[in-house]
Amino acid sequence: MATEHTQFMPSTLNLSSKVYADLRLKLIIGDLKPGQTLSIRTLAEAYDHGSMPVREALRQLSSEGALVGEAKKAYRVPDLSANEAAKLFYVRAALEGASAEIAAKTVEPKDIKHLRQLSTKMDGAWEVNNAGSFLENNFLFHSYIYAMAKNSVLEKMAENLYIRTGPWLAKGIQDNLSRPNAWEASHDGIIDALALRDSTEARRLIEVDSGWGKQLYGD
Amino acid sequence: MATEHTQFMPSTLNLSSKVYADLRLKLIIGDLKPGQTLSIRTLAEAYDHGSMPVREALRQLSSEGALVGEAKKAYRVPDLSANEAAKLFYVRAALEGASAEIAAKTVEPKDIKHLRQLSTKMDGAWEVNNAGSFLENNFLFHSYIYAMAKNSVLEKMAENLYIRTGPWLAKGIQDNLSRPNAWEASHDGIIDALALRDSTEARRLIEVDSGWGKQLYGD
DNA sequence: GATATCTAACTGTGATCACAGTAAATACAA
DNA sequence: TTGTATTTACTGTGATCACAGTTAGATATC
Repeated sequence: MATEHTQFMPSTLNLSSKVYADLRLKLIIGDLKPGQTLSIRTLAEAYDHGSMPVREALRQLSSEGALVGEAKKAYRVPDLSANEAAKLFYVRAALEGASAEIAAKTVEPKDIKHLRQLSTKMDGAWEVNNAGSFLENNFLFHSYIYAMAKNSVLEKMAENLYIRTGPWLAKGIQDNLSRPNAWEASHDGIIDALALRDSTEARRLIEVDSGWGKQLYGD
Repeated sequence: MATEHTQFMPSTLNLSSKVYADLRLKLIIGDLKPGQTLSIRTLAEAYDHGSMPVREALRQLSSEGALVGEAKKAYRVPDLSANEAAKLFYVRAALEGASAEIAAKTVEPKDIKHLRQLSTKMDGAWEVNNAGSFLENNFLFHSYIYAMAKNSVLEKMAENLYIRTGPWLAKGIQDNLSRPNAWEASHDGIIDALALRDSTEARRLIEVDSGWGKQLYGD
């Protein structure tokens, strides 16, 4: 099981949460592909414990829209239509933009430093063709901006949307085998705007960045 | 068990979903109060079936933030601080506003008609002091506007936020025993703005309406 | 009467089983 | 070979039990 990357479930140390966190990470780094099917028993065997925790984790992911689960059929990663994906990216861009705008007003030097570190990690991962690490750090980058807005409600929603776009981002990366154009200097620009406390520009740039999928999958 | 009010889980006819829908409604109409505790076994007995469906429903509600469930303690309805409630209302207002703005651009006569019917139902329920019906129809009113935006992602998120504010709206109604000032003519104004396809005004008014709790619990 | 301690009731958690609906593979028929 | 049954494997679903941590009430102790 992969390491936890963020502390979104503070004190609960139950198995369900661990499985949930692991599957979430797998969605982010592209280990789970659109359309892929997940079965309770298979996963339970892989994790080497009963099916109860897996079952609860899958249901939770499903309720968040990160997976879909009809009647009595296997859970699977959503294989979104272009239209649906576009909606996802649209709302994500809106919430990310709001986060960045708020974040720019209270940003501190340590925040800038941390964001630059994450950006550097992404560059490094890209050099060595480590798509998983690249994607995970991209998530951490965006996630940190959500957190900077200091609105837990907004933060959780934005994270949720990111997770749901995760498999599509990963697919884009892996298929094209090239970094999306918009990303080239985008992250640095965002950091600069934040450092200058330019909330308007920060919002604009983050909307461009997170809206990347929109131009790919729809609209 | 109360009747279902909206079709958010189309084809699944499992017990978990039924319990989930019922609890959701109870949150909206004020049957579940802030701080109230929910236990799996007690509910299972009340619904007269095993604890499995209740367990999954509670976990789902919990993952959506409609309930909270620590370690090995009983689930309970969140008893938010003023600050937390304010955040909730803030994001809700933002998403509702976006929905209304989009809705105003494609609104049809049948939509206006339906909204007026719901508004009338609210008035009727208020006359006979039926707080539950009043609150349920208020939810349906707002929910219909989310749906009009024709963005399922946005719709589901806005609904989720409404549910989470539900117990607080109900509390406000029941405590004050009077209709919030802002509501008096507010819904009619919203409907009028929509009918005129005035998206800017629709957004402004819906933000005022849904932001009602903000001035009560925080700011 | 106030305070600490222990006990008993209650909590979610995980495992395991039986069941019914679904999908795919296989066998059979034309 | 093609099309249609039938079987077989696989799916989530719900029930039930044992377990361990939590809470609150009763009891003892000062």
